[in-house]
Amino acid sequence: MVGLKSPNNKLEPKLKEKRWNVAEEERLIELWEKEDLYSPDKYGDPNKIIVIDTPPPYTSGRWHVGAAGSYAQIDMVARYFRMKGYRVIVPWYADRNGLPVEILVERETGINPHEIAKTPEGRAKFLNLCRERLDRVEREMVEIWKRLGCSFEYWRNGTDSESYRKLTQATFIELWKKGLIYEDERPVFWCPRCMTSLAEAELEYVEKGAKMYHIRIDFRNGESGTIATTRPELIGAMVAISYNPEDKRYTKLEGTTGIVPVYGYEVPVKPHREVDPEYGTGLMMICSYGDSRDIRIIRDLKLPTRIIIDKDGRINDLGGPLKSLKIDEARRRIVEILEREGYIVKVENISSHRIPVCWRCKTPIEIIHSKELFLKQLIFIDDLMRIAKSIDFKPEFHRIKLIDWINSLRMDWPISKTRYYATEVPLWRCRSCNEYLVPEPGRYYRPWIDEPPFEKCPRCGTGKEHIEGDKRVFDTWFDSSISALYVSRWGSDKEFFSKAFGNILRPQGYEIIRTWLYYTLLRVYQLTGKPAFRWVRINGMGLDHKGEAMHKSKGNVIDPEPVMRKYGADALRYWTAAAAKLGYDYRFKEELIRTGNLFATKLWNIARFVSMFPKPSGGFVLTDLDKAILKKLSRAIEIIDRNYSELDVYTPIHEIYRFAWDIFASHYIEAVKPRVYRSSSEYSDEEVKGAWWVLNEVLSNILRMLAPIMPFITDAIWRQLYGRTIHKESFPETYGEWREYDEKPLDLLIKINSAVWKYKKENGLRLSQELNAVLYIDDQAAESIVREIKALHRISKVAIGKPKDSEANIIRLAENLYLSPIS
RNA sequence: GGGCCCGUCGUCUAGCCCGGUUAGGACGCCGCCCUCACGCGGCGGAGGUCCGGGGUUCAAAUCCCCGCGGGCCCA
Repeated sequence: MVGLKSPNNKLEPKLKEKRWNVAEEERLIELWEKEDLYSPDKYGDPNKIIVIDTPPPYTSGRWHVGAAGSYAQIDMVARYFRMKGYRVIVPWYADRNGLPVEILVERETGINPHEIAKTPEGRAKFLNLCRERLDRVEREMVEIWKRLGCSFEYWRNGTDSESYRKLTQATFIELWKKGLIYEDERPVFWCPRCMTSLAEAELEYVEKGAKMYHIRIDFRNGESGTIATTRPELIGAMVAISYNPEDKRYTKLEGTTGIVPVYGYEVPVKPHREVDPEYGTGLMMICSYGDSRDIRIIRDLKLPTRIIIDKDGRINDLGGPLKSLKIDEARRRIVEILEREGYIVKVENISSHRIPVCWRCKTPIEIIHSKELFLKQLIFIDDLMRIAKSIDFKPEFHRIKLIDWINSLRMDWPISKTRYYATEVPLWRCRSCNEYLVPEPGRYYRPWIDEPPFEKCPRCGTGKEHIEGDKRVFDTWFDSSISALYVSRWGSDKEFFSKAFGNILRPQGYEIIRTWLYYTLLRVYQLTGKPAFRWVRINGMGLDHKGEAMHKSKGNVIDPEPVMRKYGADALRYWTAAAAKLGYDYRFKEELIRTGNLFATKLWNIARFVSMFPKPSGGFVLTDLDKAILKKLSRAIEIIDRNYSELDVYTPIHEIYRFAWDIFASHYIEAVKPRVYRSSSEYSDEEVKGAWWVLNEVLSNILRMLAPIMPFITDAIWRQLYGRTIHKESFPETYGEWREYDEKPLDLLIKINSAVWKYKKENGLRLSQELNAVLYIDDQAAESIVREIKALHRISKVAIGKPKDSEANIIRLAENLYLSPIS
């Protein structure tokens, strides 16, 4: 029962503290854990499932603020859908497979993995070192996202766990049986340092100065010409000489053969449209292989190959005089020989030349032949294009990156790697008949150490002692591209999968669209025939304050922990939401984080004020001003809800900030103070209670809209006001009658406030000083706020309408607003 | 060589898709006010060739074209 007390009765706020202490955040985290608050089966409709395919972060180093911020954004989306009644599954687990950790361990311990892995014991020891290192980094990451208030489910089984690897292998076995995997000796991009093949996606390009060698070629028909190349060491790999069919200079060479200098063998001359007549001499040597154009031309013209570079980056027997030299040694040697024999026509310095390098170690890559397992992807291009166009992409403009990538694919995906810390290729091979043997899915296989799961070769009957396990592992994208299936429990929980699949949300950065997103769509389509995702949410990158990506080597990495200690996790979350629109890069800006912290304080004090007044359950009336704030609230809710549902948090945080601070606190609250304090006798009991009700109602809506973005302060306030957590409340809705209300009185109030404040200031009056004047408002809507205006500005009289022309000293304050001082 | 994104007060950012009041906000700066939830507050102010140049239009930050600069990706 809400009663009205006398005006001098002391009003006690329920929130005792004068300000919000960010250290309280850590107490809330403990409380949430104790209450097991985010356990997914406690929330929402089990038939309305949304699964968030959280990016498993690669466990190579500590997160910087940008990375932490992108996970905070994922949490905001999850919390929003939870408040909308969905059962949201947001797992968090680590991506632990791959080369980087091997390189780190190699660097820290000096162990060469290729040496130690020659014995199974050595390989196992190396894997353990990797695992320990990964565990350490993973612990740090979990600490950070927990401190950030992320409501993720921590799955301890990362991509290197038995359960994940088992799943990866099962998908391989299924694709193998479907005939989508083949082994072939094909040109692959090869890193001689990492000793592994690379996918197109793993190449980077660097600009470098280079020397262009012009080399004389003699032709069988007696002509001679000059080819220009930056890779003279590859002349022994030459398989043809080519020119552009439009290039009249060389048409006379068609049909003849060229004699390869030093080596003496002959190669055909064939025109090809990919040869650039402007580049070098316009006459080009085609070799296997200098670059990816060589691959295309050789394939196109069905030329034979001459591979002269080995896997360790040295020239092989076919290289003749260059045998066993490294690439750059071979280049020096062949240039000496060519010079001595008089083939060098000239040497030109070119300032910039693009060379492909390994994305990881920056070693220039070579194109060599290697026996690799390939997953077919070219035959799926049309299907993937359809899927790429059908998925709900947020924001839209990033979709083109996926489409362009699909259009540019030229070869199937090499999925095998010669490394160690990764999922093993589950294959065995019969030494006597050379047949590959694939096991049944459902187990985690380690062919390099496990007993063969076959008694004898099913083809030739040879005993198991002659069956040999494959030593290769998978490309890490082959693992991570089934994350959507892992989180939706494909193959392990049919019932859950049927509800979850089709409602998967993929949040990720734009820099891995052509890798993680593309490969996931490919793999899931191959396995299920359907698009992996309903929504794709692409966020920008978190950059440093200058707008540059954070790199350890650049020394501009900002650790999120001290930031959170100083300003609070809510403030950091405020920054990541408010810094940029979805899809654009967001820069680190300490001031914006401070703003987030100030907003928390403001909110605390709004709540502290409101908490002095009980929320009546009835017996109140609403004034036009009360109705106006409710109308504005309902408009804010619509905008905020719509933008959240579009997976954006930028507009919601700005709209909440503006509504809570610039409208509710600055104008509505200031205007109703005389009423709620009962310091004026002009208000009826029903009107007083009306304001009490509105204050509480509006605050409750603000808090619930803000809870996904700032879960700490909103929960702290909610618990003090209502004794329970905010995180099980539902998202605000707009009520029909609110939408019908008129917001004019509040707009007028804002306009009048600013005009009168300005007037007082210009005339050297204190804002609290009495104004002995008549304020004329020529707007009928002002009728209902006369009492508030009089009290706010301490004006003697407020009148509706225009002042009479006869009146002296009429000052026009603003449109339809006049002041007439009483002398 | 191609694709995409960006270029708006000192700094950062919104507005651009769907042309139309004095281009909005944040931080910083300057000035004023200790107004009783909040000085972690409030109010006011200065500060802008909307990258440049053309075009369309009654009207362009917004649409079109040509450049310039920065970033990402691809060849």
